[in-house]
Amino acid sequence: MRLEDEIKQPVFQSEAQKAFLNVVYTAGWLGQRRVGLFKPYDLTTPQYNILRILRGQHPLPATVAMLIDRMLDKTSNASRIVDKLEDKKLVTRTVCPANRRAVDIRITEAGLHLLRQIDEAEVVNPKGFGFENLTDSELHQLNMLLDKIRT
Amino acid sequence: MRLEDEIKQPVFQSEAQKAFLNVVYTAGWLGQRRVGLFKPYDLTTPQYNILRILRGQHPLPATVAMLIDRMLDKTSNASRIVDKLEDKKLVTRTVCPANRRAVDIRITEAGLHLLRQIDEAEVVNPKGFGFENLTDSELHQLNMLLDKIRT
DNA sequence: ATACATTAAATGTATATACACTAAATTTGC
DNA sequence: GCAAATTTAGTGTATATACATTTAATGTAT
Repeated sequence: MRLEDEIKQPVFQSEAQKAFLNVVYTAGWLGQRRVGLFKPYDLTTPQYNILRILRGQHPLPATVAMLIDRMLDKTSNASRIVDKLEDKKLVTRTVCPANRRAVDIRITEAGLHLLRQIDEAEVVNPKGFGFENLTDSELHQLNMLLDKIRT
Repeated sequence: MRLEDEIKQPVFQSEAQKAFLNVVYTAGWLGQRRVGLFKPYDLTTPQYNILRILRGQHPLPATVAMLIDRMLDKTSNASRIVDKLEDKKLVTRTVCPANRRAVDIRITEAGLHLLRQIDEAEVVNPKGFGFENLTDSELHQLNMLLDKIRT
């Protein structure tokens, strides 16, 4: 659907302005389709994302700095998201022996089990990701253009 | 810059998964470049966006429902953002005479003046919007692809 | 060895987001 | 005309985000 119609702005200052609003709006649109997906598992999207990173590291630990580095939203407060996951016993926090400033964060068995459940329920559609309307060639082009924005 | 490198994920399940992460990540990246822009004016980005919508309507009023309809993030709480703007005397709220459930929201002279200041300082670059790296043809292509996602 | 700077994480505060719920005004169906 | 449904805002609560500050551990220079 045309952005013009979705946000009822009939005209944009430039193609660049439309592109800016379009990326931001589309990200919100995609995000909203994920809202509620993790609710049955008592997880928020950022909590799920952090669990995914920890599973990728498993059985090695991650630090808060590493989580921030790999998160989509670099400015979110990983420390406090880890707090919630720790409360739910999905991760553990131990002082890193090699560097006592750092904290080793690990996913627990319960955390791995929860992610497996979510995998099996195919909550996050591994094929479409909400991009069913685009061909592979279009997806490739989109990825190139987005990468180029951030050059 | 390649998304793979930015979030240190060497491989994606599919081009669609990469596209999903890419749109979300790029929106965050663009958003962060705007963070701080409005700080000198004591405005947050959503507050600025609402003021812009109200200026577009001026001198006609808007309702909360209209603001939500036109906002980029449909789920944010327009009511409470208007609260902050009202505290700062940048907007007024009056009960709509025609429908007393609705509230007429108008930008004040102070609000218009603040937006003019921001315009004049060229805080929001009207040309690039952070898309200096893309040609007009690439921007057009990007807009088409993003619109197609939401079809 | 000590002072100074840097790094890693946590905390504090204000704002925003997500979502359920409430309250009042209006519309609809009978 | 009146009860029920719908619409429009606002409120409450939990979580997340933005950003400055704090605390402790480590690194570096003299």
